[in-house]
Amino acid sequence: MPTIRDVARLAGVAPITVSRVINNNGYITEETRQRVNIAIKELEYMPNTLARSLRSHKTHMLALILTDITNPFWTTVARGVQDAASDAGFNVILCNTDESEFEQGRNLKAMLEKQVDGVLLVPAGNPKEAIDLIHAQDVPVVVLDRRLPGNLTVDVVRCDSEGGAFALTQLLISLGHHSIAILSGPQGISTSDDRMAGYQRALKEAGLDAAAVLYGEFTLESGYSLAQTVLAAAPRPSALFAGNNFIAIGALKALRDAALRVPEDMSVVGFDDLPQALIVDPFLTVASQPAYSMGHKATETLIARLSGLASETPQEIVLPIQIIQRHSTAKFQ
Amino acid sequence: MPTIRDVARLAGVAPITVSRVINNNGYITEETRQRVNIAIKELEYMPNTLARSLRSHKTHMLALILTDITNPFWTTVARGVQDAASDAGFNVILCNTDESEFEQGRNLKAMLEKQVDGVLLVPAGNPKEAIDLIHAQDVPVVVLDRRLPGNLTVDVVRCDSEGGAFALTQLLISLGHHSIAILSGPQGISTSDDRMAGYQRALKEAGLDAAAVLYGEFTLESGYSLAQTVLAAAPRPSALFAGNNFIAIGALKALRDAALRVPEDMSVVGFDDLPQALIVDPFLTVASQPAYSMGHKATETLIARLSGLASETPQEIVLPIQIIQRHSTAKFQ
DNA sequence: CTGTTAGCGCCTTCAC
DNA sequence: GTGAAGGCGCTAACAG
Repeated sequence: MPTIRDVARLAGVAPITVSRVINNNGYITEETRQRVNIAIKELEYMPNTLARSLRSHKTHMLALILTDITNPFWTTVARGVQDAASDAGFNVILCNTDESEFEQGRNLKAMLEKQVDGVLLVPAGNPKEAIDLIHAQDVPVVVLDRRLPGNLTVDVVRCDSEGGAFALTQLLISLGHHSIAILSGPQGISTSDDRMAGYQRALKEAGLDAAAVLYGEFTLESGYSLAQTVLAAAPRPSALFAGNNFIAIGALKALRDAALRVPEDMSVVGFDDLPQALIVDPFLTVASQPAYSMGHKATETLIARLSGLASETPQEIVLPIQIIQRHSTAKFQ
Repeated sequence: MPTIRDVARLAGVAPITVSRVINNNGYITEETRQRVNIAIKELEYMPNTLARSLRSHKTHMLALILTDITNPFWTTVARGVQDAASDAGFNVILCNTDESEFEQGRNLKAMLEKQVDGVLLVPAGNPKEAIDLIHAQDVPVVVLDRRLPGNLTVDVVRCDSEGGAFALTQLLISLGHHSIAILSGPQGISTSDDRMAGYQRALKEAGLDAAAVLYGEFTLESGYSLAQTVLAAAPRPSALFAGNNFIAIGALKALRDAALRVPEDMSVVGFDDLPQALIVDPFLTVASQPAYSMGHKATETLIARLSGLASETPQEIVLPIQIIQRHSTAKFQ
């Protein structure tokens, strides 16, 4: 592999001059620039980013640490991140934590050792330790999707889960449902907690009680078994609120297997829409989160902070959620 | 940020000794190891991977260059790659090309400058130039999903598109369909071409002619408009072969909008299954590719080559495709 | 078992 | 406008 010195020798200049041509900084005569560029072509020279980064303390790499790229919600977020990063000349290293605090720590450590310029973090478990670790290395972080407990010490870009859940529950109530069960994600994850809070607030405002409050995981299996639990109870609620897309699909499978029709026998609403490219007949009434925008915005925020363009105090950006009424909900008879 | 020298000073040893402790190589007295480890904890020392890589010529980073992470097929492949990489202590940088040769070149160049240890490439357009570029840098590549023209100079891990398409078409024929149209992806992409070939071979063996052969993109929109074209023709075929998952969904939407029932009025088969976690009632008869295995296997192959464990001559690994018969196909009346 | 020397490839700093 | 010196943090190669 030719180095900057080989180019310099061939062009008859000093290595630093080649460096200046490559990075397009400092004053260079058009003529020397030409000569250097010719030498670069000649040798098929490629700069070694490692050496550059070691010296310049900038890697142009961002870490994206999320729970599971297999969930289309996160896929879409990741695409937003990628596009924003790419536009600004950054590359993205992706890590899956599968909601494991251990994996999060392991990945984070690896990313910091790789000297990433910034971290986009969807915190698994208690994020305190993770964020402290990142801060100790003076690396900017933006937290994605989830609220942080206590005082804000980092930028957060998330969606209005509480408001979305409130509106979604209100929709069910406005359709005449008085007995609404919630199949929630895990307690302690802010999106779960916020959706629960929005659900509770809507019920309270309407003077209703929760028909059933069940906690599980953000998975298909969990949705299936939570729904089964609800269906086993008597009296059966008339509507189901699913805490995310996988729970919703699991619940729908349970309903199908129990030979219950949606929405005739049970109305169902979910959180997170599925990409239109995957669904022939969109059916589920959902609170749709702007996943792509969230990833894109978070990345822009992070890059702004890297460039020193951001305000000193951390920002919390909360994106609105859209209710999309489809055919999984009907008036209660 | 403390460096290896700070740790060495505190522990009263030479930097190289610290290095040996960190990397767990060479002989070290348990006692010095202890002292070094205490110093590391004390200073919250983190090795700088850039410097290490610059010296050792290993980055433990792989590039995954694919078309679009938003397609669940690629998402699943990516997860397979991630898991295999993670198990072997590698990180993955993900790049989307959107089938653009230009983007592919740009990303590839960036990845090589970053000194990735290996490249997993889903080639967009003509891969010759891309592969030459990678080879020029002496970086191992594994090509994913797509056949390469001409002599094999790199490892390839892909699925048996031709065989899958053959079996899928045979299934339609065995159901009595004699007029089968194909909505293909772009010409020149081997997966497209192979599926077309399998389709043609099955027809030929049965002494049938293709009802309609249409080329488009691997997108929802393309599937929709190709299907519309087919439906406008008279006589209408009795079955549709969709070149990938997005084309299939687009076609199904077109059929729905034309008020045609599947499978009563038209049988439909597709390539690529959708993850079960996304679908309540799997409906489409498909040729299902082992996406996760493909990503996993390709990564293992790449890492084996990095470690010098692989055979000298490039391998082509072809994974079998499974036909899953569901409810989008019916006997021709 | 531990240390010394040198250098990976580049860019920061300062000189001219 | 260009160059020389030095060092970013680490480890390969060689001693002892």
